[in-house]
Amino acid sequence: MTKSEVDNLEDGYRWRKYGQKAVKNSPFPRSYYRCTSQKCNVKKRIERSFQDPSTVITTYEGQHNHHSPATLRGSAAMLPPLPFPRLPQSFLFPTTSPQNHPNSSYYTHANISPDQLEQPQALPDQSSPFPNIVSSFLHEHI
DNA sequence: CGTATTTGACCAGCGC
DNA sequence: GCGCTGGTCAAATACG
Repeated sequence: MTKSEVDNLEDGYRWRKYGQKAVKNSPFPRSYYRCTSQKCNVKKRIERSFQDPSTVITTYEGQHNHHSPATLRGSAAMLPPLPFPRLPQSFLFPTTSPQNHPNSSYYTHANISPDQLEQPQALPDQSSPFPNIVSSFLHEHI
């Protein structure tokens, strides 16, 4: 789950939207994205939270097996999982089944085939240029 | 002109 | 069997 005010969550991959449906859980429609690369059949669905319109629930399904096409740029792909200010997940979904704790991973690894659980983008250790990239990125996209 | 997005149709699973 | 719900397809459209 990610707290973001915009739908355009650039996570470093190219996503092509292939569907959009309205779900009962929230009055907002849910968008279905798929990775543009034929190599990997990674899907993700983006849903906006019910009571918190500033929160989007991004559910990744699968793992990428190709390099990120946007990692060469100062995109969000290389950004480490910055600590969220807060995750109002506890009261957002009182009726949902128990979920894995969000502090363990940046996004929810729902059901991944045990074929290749390798992380293509290893989070870099050196965090020197990150604030600059973040500020410039945010300034550019807001 | 090639690629991405939109949007309704279509389909499968499930509960009644 | 029927209707609801969630997920995908694909034709049309927009956009560079």
